[in-house]
Amino acid sequence: MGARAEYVTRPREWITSILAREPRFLSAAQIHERAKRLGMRVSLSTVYRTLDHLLAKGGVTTRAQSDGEATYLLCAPAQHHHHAICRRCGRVDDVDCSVTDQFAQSLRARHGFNIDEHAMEFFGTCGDCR
Amino acid sequence: MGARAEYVTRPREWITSILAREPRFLSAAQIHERAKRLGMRVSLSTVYRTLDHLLAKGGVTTRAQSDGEATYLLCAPAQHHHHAICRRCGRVDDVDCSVTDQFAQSLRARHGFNIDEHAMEFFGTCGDCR
DNA sequence: ATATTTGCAAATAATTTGCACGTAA
DNA sequence: TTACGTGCAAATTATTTGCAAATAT
Repeated sequence: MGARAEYVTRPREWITSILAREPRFLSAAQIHERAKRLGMRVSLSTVYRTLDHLLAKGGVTTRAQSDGEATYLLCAPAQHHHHAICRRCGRVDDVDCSVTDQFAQSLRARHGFNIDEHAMEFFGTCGDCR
Repeated sequence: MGARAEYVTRPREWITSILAREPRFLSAAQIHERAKRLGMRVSLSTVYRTLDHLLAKGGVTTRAQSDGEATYLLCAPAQHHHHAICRRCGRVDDVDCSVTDQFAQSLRARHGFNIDEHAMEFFGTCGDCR
């Protein structure tokens, strides 16, 4: 009963390899362009479907850009962590989940990352809803 | 030279009043629907343009939903702060920016918010880009 | 009077879907 | 062989834009 079979196909390998080669959030369109540039013939819809597939499998993280475009990063969450994103080149560094006042400093020391902005959101249930 | 004149119009007052009445991130479409329901005749494009206007003025914060749809909250950042978002009703509470390990507990005590998930992102310049 | 804002309809842009064909198992 | 994946073109959905008419100043 049930577990769905899963095929290893060329498009899937291509897309995964493109994600694997760069520590950056990439949009579906960017992935598609790089694939073309590398001589890999994949359709944009396959890129979308493969990304959905990877999301479901848990091998990828998404992030909505401020303009609403979705971007994807190869990221199997070994441990719960967050991301430091370079606003110039987009490079992503993993940051473990322990937040303090000296966070920026330690980040700078440990990762060479100079943090000048951060955002966070908390989700749960408010007093009225309990 | 130059400060642009700014008109106070009914659509703008309407949209602001709708945002003001609820501590929740609302999409342009939701705002538009509520306006109609309240007998306010505004076009959806005006909703979008007014939201852009409020964003530029700094009276509103945006947040992209996971599906990419943009949502808006009346939020003039008196001090730098973050948001606690109820995942059941969407209610937003302000949270001042000091993050510790006992964060969830203090949030629960101070705001009645039961946090079971959070996300954060850091932006800056990575080692390679300096 | 005139600069600014609005409504409407059409244009964009990202993403999704239906379906016939291709392919891994 | 057959369930699963892909390509293509068309459909959806959120958002933006051009322009003539309305409105705040």
